[in-house]
Parts: sequence; structure tokens; C-alpha cells
Amino acid sequence: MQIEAVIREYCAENDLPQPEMLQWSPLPFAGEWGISTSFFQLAAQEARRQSSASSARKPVPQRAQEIAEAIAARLGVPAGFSRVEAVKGYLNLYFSTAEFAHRTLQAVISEAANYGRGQPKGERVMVEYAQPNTHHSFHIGHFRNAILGEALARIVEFAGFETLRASYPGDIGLGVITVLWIYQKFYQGQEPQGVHERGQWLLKLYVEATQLLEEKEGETEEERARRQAYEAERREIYRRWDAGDPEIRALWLKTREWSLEELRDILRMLDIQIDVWFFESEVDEPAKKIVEELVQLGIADDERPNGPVLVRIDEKLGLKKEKYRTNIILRSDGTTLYLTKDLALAKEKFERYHVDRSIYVVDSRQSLHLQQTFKILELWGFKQAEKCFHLGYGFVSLPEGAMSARRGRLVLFKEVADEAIRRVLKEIEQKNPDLPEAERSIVAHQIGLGAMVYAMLSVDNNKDIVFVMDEALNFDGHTGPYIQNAHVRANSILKKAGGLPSQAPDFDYNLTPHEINLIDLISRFPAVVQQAADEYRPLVIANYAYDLANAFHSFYHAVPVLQSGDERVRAARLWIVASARQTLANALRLLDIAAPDVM
RNA sequence: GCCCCAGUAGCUCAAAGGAUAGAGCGAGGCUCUCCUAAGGCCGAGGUUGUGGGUUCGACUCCCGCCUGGGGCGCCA
Repeated sequence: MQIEAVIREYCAENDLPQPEMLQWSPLPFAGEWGISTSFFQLAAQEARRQSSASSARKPVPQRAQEIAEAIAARLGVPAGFSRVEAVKGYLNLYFSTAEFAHRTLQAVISEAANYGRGQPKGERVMVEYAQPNTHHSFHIGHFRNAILGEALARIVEFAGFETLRASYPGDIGLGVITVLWIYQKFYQGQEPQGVHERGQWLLKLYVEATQLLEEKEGETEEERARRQAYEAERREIYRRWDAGDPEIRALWLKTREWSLEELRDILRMLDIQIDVWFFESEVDEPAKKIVEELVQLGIADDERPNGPVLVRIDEKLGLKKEKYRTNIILRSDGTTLYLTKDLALAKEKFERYHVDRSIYVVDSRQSLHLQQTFKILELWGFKQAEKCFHLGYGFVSLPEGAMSARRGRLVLFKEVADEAIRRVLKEIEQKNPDLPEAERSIVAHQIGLGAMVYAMLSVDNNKDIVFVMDEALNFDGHTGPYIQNAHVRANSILKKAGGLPSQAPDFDYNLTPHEINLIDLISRFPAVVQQAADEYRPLVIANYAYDLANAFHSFYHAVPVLQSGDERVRAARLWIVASARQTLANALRLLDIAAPDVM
């Protein structure tokens, strides 16, 4: 680059240290585009080189500014730039406005839904999320998990990774057996018909069963005997399930299907398509084989019959301080644990699905567990282990405390979604009564879910969320509907304009700061997508979408498009509006939020 | 005891080595004969938990401490 050569030349001539690498970044100021670099490091290096006693030493910022000025003077205005300035130690180079605007918007219009898509990375990534337990209804915490995983999957896919979506439902365990027990004993054939009613009904059964099986304070001898009898029955069902008893297995599959039907319906509502289903029950056998393998490899220690099979991770890694500790991979009775199954699952991911990196969207409380898993995979020899990533997220609680099915303190996703849709319909009645009946229900779904999804994604994943209905279903301000509304407004202008001028307009007029700010944000979208994928953080896109909507609303209010009076300006602004709409739609899509045309 | 996460405006949250720490909500004022007001505009609101350190420059990195939450060999 010519400009860097000039800078190096100046340094050489003036006995300044050569800058190792010049770092250029976009100008932070609205109003004009360009790039900038600073000379603080250079000035600091120079100061360090001089003897500290030297009285000629100037404060670093002042010296940086001197260098910037000298270089600005020497550079003049290079080709392709409109002007150059030195401010507070920074050298700022400004692009020609019309050219930059033209280049940016041309790209958006021609690439359309692909604007912002990254180059193929040549790596396959699997995102594991949406893993609720069966026989238990889908609550607002599961919703956070599902939407975080889906947004992340969309982001890494758009950024250029081949992406597989995986779901890992917990379909077996004591909780599941508990439901089978109470169903068989008291509720056989009494299930309601609707998919969601039936799914939620299983949860009620679970709560009731747990109460029946729970030891109570001051229980009578009779109560105690009854509870113990129930407990024995439950154990017997578990035993029969384990032995493959056809009757119990059939009952289990039937009730599991009720849960899965409900789950699939919710995923459909959320436009989530899972590629690979792993069931916990199916990795049990492979997991046992893996234990043997790990023992033979000397990674695991078999202490049976006096103890379990375990991995002393720190010791095997040669660590002196305790960090990953020790974890058990097989109970002393020979049954598997969560960790055992996760190892089996990882092997499956690497060997059968050939994934290069694996992302686990799992509650952050399981952080240690997953770090242990990754380390054991590493000891086992899987080099993909270093590209395993735990996207932990804080748990969702209620103002009255943690969610607890047993205490009936649970907010179900479906309840909230239904309420959201009701509220949007009320809003439409008031704000857009002319909206045709047929469209209302679709729009209500889009906006209601948009509000819910954005409420989850606009908070960083590692923060806990206290779920308050009225806050999550707010439609004003920093919300999903605010962003959707910007899209609707852009669409409305384009609809009235009756199409875009096919020829790209030149932007050779005096652009307002609103226009410049908007084009600036649009131009940053591809870089934002890469950042979100690099950091595995949907929040980056959520923030961006809001900023873009905010810029569009301001533009919309202040800058006339259809009524601009000048044919040339009108054409240019239509291109800006069309690009804003497209970029908003692309960003919303990555967040799994619909971009409606009307609302 | 050890480990992880958080602490920023009254409240909920952003910003993750660079130029003046930003939004929303709440409270105050203005704004619909004009592309939909789910909007826009204007003011108020800050010792970034705390004490050190590194750096030309720290909300951001390092160390100590305080507060809150979570985790730690046969739950998932």
C-alpha cells in the first residue's frame, strides 16, 4: 500500500522506529467514511528509546499528534480518498462518499439474501441444542436453549461453516420411569387428545408422582408403608425397562412419542429443523463399550467391585493442581452416567458425522462436566476435542425464585407464546385495524414470537435471566417488534414506489448524516456476521439488528424518499431503503425472527 | 477448601486495549392534515463493586479483597 510506504519512509528519515504493523480501523465518526491509524505506539517506543533523563521528551499523545500531522502533510490526498487529517494522534483518511455508498449498496442489492454471507470455511460444525427431557413439558428455560442454539447454528452456517443441527433429548432416567409408573397405575388411557394438552399433562403426572413418592414430615406408619410400596413398584418398572420387557418398552415408546410430538410442534413454530436426533437411551450400550476401551488404554481406572470406574483427569494430564478433578464414568453396579453417554455421543459425532468442531449449548452449571468431557476426549486422542466449545447460558428463573415443576412454579413456552399472540392481536386491533383478517394471525405469530426471541437473544448468554412476562412481551423500545417495524416501514415505502430503479444510481448529491449513518451500518454487516461466528455470540447480531433498525427509524423520520422532489435523489434513497430492508431481513433471519411485510 | 460466572445510570442491559462509557425501561418536555406514532426529537441521570499493578492509553488485561449466583468422585 502506497500510504504505508510513505509512513515507513517518514519514519526512516526522521530516526523513528519502524512500525511493526500498521493497524487500520474504520473511522468511528458518523458523517464520512474512512480508515484511521494512530501513532501512540510509535511515540511510546521512541520515548522508551531515549534516555529517561532527556529533557526533550514530550508527552506521548502530543508527540503522536506531531507525527500524524507530519505524515498527513507528506501524504497530501491520495487517489481514492477525499481528504486526510491528523486529530489527537490519529491519522484519518476519508473515502469519497459517493463511491463508498455506491459500492456498498450495489453489493447488497446484487447479493440480496446472501449479503453478508462468508466464504466457505471448509469445516463442518455440529451445534447441539434443543435437548429437553421427554415426559416433561417444554418451558421457558428450554426456549432460551433452543433459540440460542438455533441462532448460533444460523450464524455459523451463514459465516461459512457447513452446519449440522443436533438434538439430544433425555428420554430415559428416573424421571421418565416415574411418569411411566404413575400413568400405568392411575391414569392408563386417560390422556387428553391435543398435542400440547397431552404433553403438559405428562408434566402434571410427574409432579403428582413425585409428591406420592416423596417422604413427608411426620408421616404415619400407613403412609410410610404405602410410599415404600410405590417406590418398589417404580424400581420394578426401571428393572423391567432395563431388561427390555416388551410391555414396559411399548408404554415408554408411546408416552415418549407424546412428548416428542409436542417438541416437534414447538420446533415447527420456531422454524427449527433438526438434522440429527440422538436419544439418550440409544447411547447407553455404546457407552459401556467405551468404558472398557478407556480402561484398556489406561485412561480410566477400574476400581470395581469396591468402587466405580473413574478417570483421574488431572493426574493423566500431568497437572499438579486440581483443575479438572476426577470423574466417574461407570457406577460400581456397571450402569452408565451422563458423562459416559456424552463420551459415546462425541465419538459418534466425530466418526460417523465427521464434524471438525462441536458446539454444546448447555446450561452453564454444567461447565465443569463439559470441560471434563473435552479433556477425556483429548486424552483419548481426538484432536477435534480442542474445537469443542461449551456455549453455556445462565438459567432462566422467575421473580418468585427458581422454576420448579414440583412446586408448580413453571412458565411453559406455549403459555407465553399464546399470551404473546393475544397481546399482538389486541395491538393490531388498535394500531392497524385495516389489516385483513387472514393476515392477522400470521403477523401476530411473527411479532409475538419475535418479541419473545429477542428478549432471550438481547442478553449475553452467560447472564441469568429473570423471566417477567410483561417485560418479555414488551413491543416498544429495545425489542424484536421495534426491529420488525423498521423492516415493515422500509417495505411500505418500496411497495408504494412500485419497484426499484434497475440502474444503480450515483450518490453524487449531498447525503444527509442519517443516510450516511445508515449506509455505514449496512456496510458493516458482513464483518459483524464473522465476529458473531468467531465469538459464538448471537448477541453480536442482536445488537447490530437493533442499531440498524434504530438508524433506519431516524432516517425514515427525517429524510423524505418518495417525496424528495428530485428524481435522482429519490432513486438513490430508494436504493438505501431497499438495502436497509434487505440487511434487516438478513440479520433477523440469523436471529430466527420473522421479517414481516406488514404489522 | 478449590474452580467458574456476574457486579457499569433508579431498574434491565450494551460496549472487551484506543478518540466524548451507550441503549431501553421508568420519570419530565415536544411531536401524527406529511412514506403506518410498535415511531421520532430534546433535556436529566455515571468515582464502571473495591484496592493495587501493567500500559502512551484500562469498563476492557494481571493480582488481592468484597458482594451475589453456580459448580466440585457413583444426579443430569
